[in-house]
Amino acid sequence: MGLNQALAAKLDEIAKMMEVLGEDSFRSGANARAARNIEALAFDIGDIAGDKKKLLELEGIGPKIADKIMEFAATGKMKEHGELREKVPAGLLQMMTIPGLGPKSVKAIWETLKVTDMAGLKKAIDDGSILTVPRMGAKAVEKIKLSIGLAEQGQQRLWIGVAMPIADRVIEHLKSKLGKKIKKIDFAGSLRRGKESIGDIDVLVATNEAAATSEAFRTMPGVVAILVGGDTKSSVRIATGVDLARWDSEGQDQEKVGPSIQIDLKIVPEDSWGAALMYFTGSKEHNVKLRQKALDMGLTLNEYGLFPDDKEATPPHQRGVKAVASKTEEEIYKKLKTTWVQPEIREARGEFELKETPRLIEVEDIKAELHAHTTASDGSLSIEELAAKAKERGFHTIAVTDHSQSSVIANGLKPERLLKHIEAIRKAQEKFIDKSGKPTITLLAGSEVDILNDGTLDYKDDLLKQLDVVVASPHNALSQDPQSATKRLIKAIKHPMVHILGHPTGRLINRRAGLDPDMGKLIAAAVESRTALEINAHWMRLDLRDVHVRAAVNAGCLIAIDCDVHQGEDYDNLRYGVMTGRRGWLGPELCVNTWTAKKLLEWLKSKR
DNA sequence: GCCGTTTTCGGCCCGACTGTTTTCAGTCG
Repeated sequence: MGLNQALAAKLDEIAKMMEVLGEDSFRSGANARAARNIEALAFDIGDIAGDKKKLLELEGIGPKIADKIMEFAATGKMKEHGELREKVPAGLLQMMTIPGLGPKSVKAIWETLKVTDMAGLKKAIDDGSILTVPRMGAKAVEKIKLSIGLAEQGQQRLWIGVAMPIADRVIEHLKSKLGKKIKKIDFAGSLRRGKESIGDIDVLVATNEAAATSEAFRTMPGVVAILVGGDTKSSVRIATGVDLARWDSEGQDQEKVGPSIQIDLKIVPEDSWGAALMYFTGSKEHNVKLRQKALDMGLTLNEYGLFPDDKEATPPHQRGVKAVASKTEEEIYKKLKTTWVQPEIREARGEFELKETPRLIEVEDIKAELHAHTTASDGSLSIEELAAKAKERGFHTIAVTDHSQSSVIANGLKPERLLKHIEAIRKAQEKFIDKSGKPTITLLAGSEVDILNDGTLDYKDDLLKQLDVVVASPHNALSQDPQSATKRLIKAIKHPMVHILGHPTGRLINRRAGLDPDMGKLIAAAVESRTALEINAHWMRLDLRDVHVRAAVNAGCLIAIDCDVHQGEDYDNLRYGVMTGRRGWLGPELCVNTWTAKKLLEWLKSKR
């Protein structure tokens, strides 16, 4: 674990322990905010941990927290954390992760029953003693029990590539059930912001038929539990493993299998669509800043619209107060004298300083796939099938980059096989020529070459030279220390034959942390040698991750967005790679996959 | 504990839903 993460974890625990102790929520909030900001930094905070002035320049870091950072960087310890730990048993923090159990309830259980961990909590539920805790009744206990059960099934945030198709299908289901009764429908939340993992799915509906919509939602096939069932808000858990393709066929048994994910449905009047979409898209931090802006202007913002702030206790929309703006996001941002920005960058990380909406990369900008495998190594498509699929997508270029010899499990190619493969790719090109003799799509002969532990490549230079494109990727020794990893990857980046650093850290989301190199140094090396860093679009990788893309973009580093195609459907993952790029404020210029065939080829040849 | 084109002190986002309550506290997003 790098220093940033370790520091963020400590500060976050301080915040949580303060919450349990019932201390000032603004103080705990400040620690939590600092933790979040530090975790999102793209550079090693250790580089400036000796310089208090620089620390104070960071958002959300004041004198007190700066001192804690300096202390931790220098000694590996944080006195305040230790002192709080003396007072607050660690098990209480774990209890707080249970949905429905907040700091107040945990404190009450702790003080009343002396329960300090999950085992004690379960025991108190089983023997009924939990009912003696103030404000703890049978229904509340039942909910806690359900939540613990889900937690033990290994509930975690879901990959965006799993959540997105479910959201798409829920929306299709509601549309098919309700037809014209639905005026507008979309998903919001972290899914709309394109985050790499999704805690729950938010679906927003504008309709006058709230009751029928709620009913259709709560009775969807695959629903395993109804958590909330109000007039305008419902929450259910839905099985992810259900065969959603069969939803519309009547009379079939719907298996309720796989892990479940929570879906929230929010029903709003059509006039409030823009306000509601903003509100439920978040992020929370972005919304807080927007509301502060509203207050500064004598206005108040909620999910129903932007209203004059008359300081009345009852919400304005319930008193028939007319909104200043509410129908579209754009008009609300405009009234707040703020630039409308895309959902992916609404993280309160500098977007409010933008004078105009940035041009972020879009799926339609991508014209080339530069990382793809065939049956020669571990793919399921032939060279021709791969190229045909790329052509269908309107791409002008497809690079065939099968694995190199060290990737034995992936059937990597020995030099002699690679030479034959290059020939086969040249030959396949002949099938993609139009009547005037021009290629209908350009096939590039390449390789995804292993970066060995010490940073050397898996083929000799004279062989690499024969390839049109070289993607160098780390596949093993993915737990080596940060210093070695940095050295190893920089060596590959600087290699004169390498075009792209493939999935730079080798992480798998929710599965494996991967390498933890000094990203700032990698980016600097990549800028200098005009090597592109890859955003691997597979939803289990999304590597580079968003905050590193942001740092790379700031430095003017080239970026490649590639699907790492192994089978035909993998091209569909492009949307996740693009969203990750957008989260890093990536425009089309720096992304090599958006370039014209001519410009792309010139860049590739410049390394030959 | 941070922050400031109205403040260096006094603020700090807003509403729905639920459950346990006789008017509201806790949690969530």
